[in-house]
Amino acid sequence: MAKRKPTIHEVAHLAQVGIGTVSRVLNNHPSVRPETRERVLAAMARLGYSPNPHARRVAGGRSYTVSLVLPVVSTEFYNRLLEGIEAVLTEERYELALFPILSPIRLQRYLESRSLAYQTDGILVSSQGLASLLPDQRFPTERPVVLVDAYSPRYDSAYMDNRLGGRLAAEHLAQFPGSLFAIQLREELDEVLKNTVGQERIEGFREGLRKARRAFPGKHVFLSRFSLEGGRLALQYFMRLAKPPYNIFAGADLLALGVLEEAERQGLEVGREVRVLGFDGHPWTAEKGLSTLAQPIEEMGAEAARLLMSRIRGFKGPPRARRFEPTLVVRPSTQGP
Amino acid sequence: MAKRKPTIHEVAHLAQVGIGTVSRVLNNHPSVRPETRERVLAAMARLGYSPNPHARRVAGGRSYTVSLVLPVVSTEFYNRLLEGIEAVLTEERYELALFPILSPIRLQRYLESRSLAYQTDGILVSSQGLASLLPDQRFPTERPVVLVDAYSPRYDSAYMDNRLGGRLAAEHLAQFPGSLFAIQLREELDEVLKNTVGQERIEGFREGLRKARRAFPGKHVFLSRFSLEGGRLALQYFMRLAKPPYNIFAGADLLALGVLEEAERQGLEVGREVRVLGFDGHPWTAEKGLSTLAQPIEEMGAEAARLLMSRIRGFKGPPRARRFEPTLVVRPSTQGP
DNA sequence: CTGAAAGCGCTTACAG
DNA sequence: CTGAAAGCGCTTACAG
Repeated sequence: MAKRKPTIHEVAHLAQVGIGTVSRVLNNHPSVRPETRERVLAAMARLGYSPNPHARRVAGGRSYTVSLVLPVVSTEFYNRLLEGIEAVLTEERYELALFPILSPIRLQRYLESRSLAYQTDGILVSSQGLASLLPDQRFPTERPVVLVDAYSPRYDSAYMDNRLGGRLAAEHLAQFPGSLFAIQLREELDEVLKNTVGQERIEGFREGLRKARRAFPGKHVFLSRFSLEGGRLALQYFMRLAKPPYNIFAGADLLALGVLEEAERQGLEVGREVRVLGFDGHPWTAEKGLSTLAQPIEEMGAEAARLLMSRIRGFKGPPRARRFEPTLVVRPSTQGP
Repeated sequence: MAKRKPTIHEVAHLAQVGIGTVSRVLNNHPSVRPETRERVLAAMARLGYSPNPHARRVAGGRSYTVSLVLPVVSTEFYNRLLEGIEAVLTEERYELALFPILSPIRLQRYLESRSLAYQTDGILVSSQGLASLLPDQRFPTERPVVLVDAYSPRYDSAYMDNRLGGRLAAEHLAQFPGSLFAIQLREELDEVLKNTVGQERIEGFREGLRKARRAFPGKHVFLSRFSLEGGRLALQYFMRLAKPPYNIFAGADLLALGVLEEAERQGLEVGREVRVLGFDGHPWTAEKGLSTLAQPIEEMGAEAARLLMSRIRGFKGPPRARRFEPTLVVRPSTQGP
């Protein structure tokens, strides 16, 4: 039998206070005496109390929930982004509702006025193109909207400087002998969402190589979806174009891993005949000895959550932009054995 | 300025009834006179009224929401599954909350007792392994749980007969001259979730070939993640093993598409030198001329939703199993030009 | 700093 | 069939 969840009344009774005081503790209201707060907290812990979110919504007129609209593509990236966002929201006692855009149709549905995604206090949007798809680049809602891993002059944005990442990749790889290659990320869904992440990285790379006066013909770029196998095919393609050594800027860690696997299969020595640089800085790159451009993904997510919370709390200033920078991490895959 | 949403009181006033009657109309209560119902409906339409879901939850003790816990891997599959589920839920005036398992850690989080996923009236679970990971194979909740695209003797289940699909694939491909090959789906996340879909399809295939007395050595199976590029690598691998013609059972439409692309690149004639059979029956297979095992995914999703709704309404019987069968669709990729 | 009370927008017996 | 009323579990002025 499901024992009924304790309510605010039971907590109040146990702590010997009124329900109003319990509510104040719940909402971090400043005017509660520390000892009282302690007593209430203890009672809540003892009863295993957690407030009924629906009741809070009805009474308070707020939902204490934030929506995150995200394309589910690069799972590890989004997993880390979620970590960062949730860390902040948990502290704020807010919940997160996920709205994955599995298809363009589904995207449309989320944007309809009555949509679920809008029944929350604010919206985090993690697709560049979402805004650009809309008339006037505005989301049809009165609630605060914050972009994460995307930028718009109309909304608060926490975004990654992908172009800088490309330039850093170029600076690093330009020092080695041999030809230069790159894998450009490209997903079908990205095209719908006008996501230019892959493109920006390559443009930065090209820019950096130009500055370093290194040749980089157009055919040295291999377009690939986001998959390990795409990295393998890329190396096969590069091997048809030139002799070793290959210096490869893979658009993502997963693609770089594919390059490593194919290099092993082809008997090419990593760090000498094949040098490969990833992008993301996922934890597993360390044990693979993979050089990479580490993105502070969690930090970016956390900052986006903070920006949104400040809007929910009533901040009215002009849009704020928070730029995050990838950092070069050099490991055996680009420094020899 | 956001004009305040109309409430049940305004509807009642306009329709000249009590709020109880409006509520009854909202809940399809039988005892409302047709004319009264009409009047109320008209008033709701006129005011653009939609009930406040949070208030309904507080007052009714129900959330009118169902959770779907899903691994986000094969996006198109899950997109179709969602279509089927949502079609039923929309009709029932229920909402769907998604809980994608982006990582094992996140899975754990969803299963914690206080978790968001449990704050709904029922849970749809679409990963075989979720149950098997739990002690006693039971979800720690009192709410109804229904499995979709998975089977357990403990819960209502709507599942696909993947083994049958494999057998049908074998029957079809066994009629052609040339060697037989297969691609077996295998994701890292699947291993955590003990998802055996890929394995079942291959087992069925092996079984069917045995019956047809066709040779099928173990090395003729290529293990691949779920990606188009995996299909391309598979064909490369098969070409190293044998001469054409190749008869390939790809574990999924996307893998089959990769085989088609690589065949073109290698100059192999599809339908004669390479025959390939997908699995899923996604809409785009028609225009690609791809033979496939069509899964009634939407129907399976809809049935799962119906099973859950009946539990939510109080059905107490023993677990019900609903088996769905893939159907062979023959197109040019396995019937010659 | 804190309690008692009104109120959020609904649902649901209870009477009629 | 329908209305008036109590109640769901909270929040938040309003007094003290």
